[in-house]
Amino acid sequence: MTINAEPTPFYITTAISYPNGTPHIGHAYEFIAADAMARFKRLDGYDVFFLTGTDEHGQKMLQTAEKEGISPRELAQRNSDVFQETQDELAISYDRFIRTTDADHYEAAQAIWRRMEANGDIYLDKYSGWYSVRDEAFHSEEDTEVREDGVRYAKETDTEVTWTEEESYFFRLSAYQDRLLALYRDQPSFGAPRSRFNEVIRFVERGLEDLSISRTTFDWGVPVPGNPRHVMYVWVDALTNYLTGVGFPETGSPAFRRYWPADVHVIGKDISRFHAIYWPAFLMSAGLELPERVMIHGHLHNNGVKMSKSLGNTVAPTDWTQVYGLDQTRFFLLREVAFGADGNYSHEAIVSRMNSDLANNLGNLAQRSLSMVAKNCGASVPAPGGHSDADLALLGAADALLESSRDYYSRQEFSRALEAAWNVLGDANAYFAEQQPWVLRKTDPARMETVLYTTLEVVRKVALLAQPVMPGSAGRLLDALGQPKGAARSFAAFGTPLEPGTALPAPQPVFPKFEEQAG
RNA sequence: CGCGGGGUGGAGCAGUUCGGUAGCUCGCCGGGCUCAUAACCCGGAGGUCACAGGUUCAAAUCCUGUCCCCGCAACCA
Repeated sequence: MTINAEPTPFYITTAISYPNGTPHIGHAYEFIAADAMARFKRLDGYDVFFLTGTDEHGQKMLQTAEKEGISPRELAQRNSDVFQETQDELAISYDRFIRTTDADHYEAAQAIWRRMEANGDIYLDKYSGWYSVRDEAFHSEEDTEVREDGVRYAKETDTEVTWTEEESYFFRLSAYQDRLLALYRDQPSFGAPRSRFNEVIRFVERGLEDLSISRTTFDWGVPVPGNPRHVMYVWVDALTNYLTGVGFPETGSPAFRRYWPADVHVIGKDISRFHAIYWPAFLMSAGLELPERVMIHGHLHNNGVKMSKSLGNTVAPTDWTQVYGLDQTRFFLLREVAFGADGNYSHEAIVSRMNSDLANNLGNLAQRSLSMVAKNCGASVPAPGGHSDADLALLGAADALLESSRDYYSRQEFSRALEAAWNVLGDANAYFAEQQPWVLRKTDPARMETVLYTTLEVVRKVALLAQPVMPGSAGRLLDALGQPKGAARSFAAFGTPLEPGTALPAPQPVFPKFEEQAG
């Protein structure tokens, strides 16, 4: 390793949440995934910048505020605070919590607009179509029908529509079709997973129309430069947050030069088009570099049923963290569901992960080995003798986890990384049973020490790699192994074995089991 | 023929890119151990990999067709 090597920057973002409601477990899922990624990179020596926040403009915010009889700014403040508190409760290690009402963001949004305009990609025209006042939305001709009463209705919402024309600025999205397709071809990892990226590509291949990017019917948004009668379409404003967060429009600033372009935008499948189509097109137009990757995660289903407010089956993040624990919740979400695919959750599934994977396979392995060390090795790390083939096979499997984890994390395959680590824990439990250190205690104490040492080493390595997912519990495991906070817990220390003789505290179970309440 | 995804032991999933005796977790049955959070280890039962054809020495994996499920279809976080 080079001395004084400049750490490599790594810039990661979540989507910014729309705070016209309160966070549910789907939001938490995205926060936690991005957080695990950020923590992993930090532990691996990268200079990480992790951005998250709230997207506060747009008509829906205005409507919700009106309904509650408060100003949109008050609503945004109140709900944005809730989102930020939730992230704090989930131990999300963001570097900045951005709000699109922040002053520097207005500047950034207007700056990107001017750049796109200067490039000739913005023009003023009229948007016309069948408009539903009730929906406050346009409907395409084929989504409407004239019914018996002679009035035209939107089929989907059964509301009356009228032919309406509205002045609007447009972005020349159509001009970017070929360049976007070239991007998708030349940079196949730009969108992931492949199945969702394919959907985006097919969509672009079918042809793109110019995009209406301003509104005159309400004023809760960033004013269009030079024409304050218009506010920006919320997505122009929202996507730009990724630039604001690192110092845009000061493209010469240290933060911008260091962190832009982003390494990965973590987003939900519902907004893949905005991030994989509009966003690179906006950036191309503005003459800015494109993000490396848009990672699209799936949605979570409650016992197989889609979560929705109308069904009333949404779950607040604290509903889980209070019942199962924070690290258990974080682990469940990242282990249970292949990131990118839709996932399912249920009380039974969470309890199963919590008890089998955490309490039994990891927690109990740590506890059984540490208890023997406490009782038989003077409460300090035992000294290993010569290693047997079985020892070396197990240690080798554990050693390989750092590289495989890097590989999986680079593609945001969290469940795979955890699966690989837990496979090694399975090996370690089998090893422990086979070696029978409790028998060796009487027959060959030196060999017992080697077996215990080998087991502690595996626990140490798994704990190191588990830190991004379960910062609290993994930390307690490392406490139990006498590993001081700081350098000894970074991945740089992965290959530095436990020091024999290190004093160890009395072992305490780290992962409690979930016990069902009687009745 | 709008686009994309999916249908694998009781449940939930992996495997399909580059065909080679069907794998994981949970559950179930039997055994072992007693260091440990009644945990851990070993063994077993259970699947014609949606259906029908085709290519091949060989197909869950490639090709064709059919059925079923889900998402999207543009101004919507």
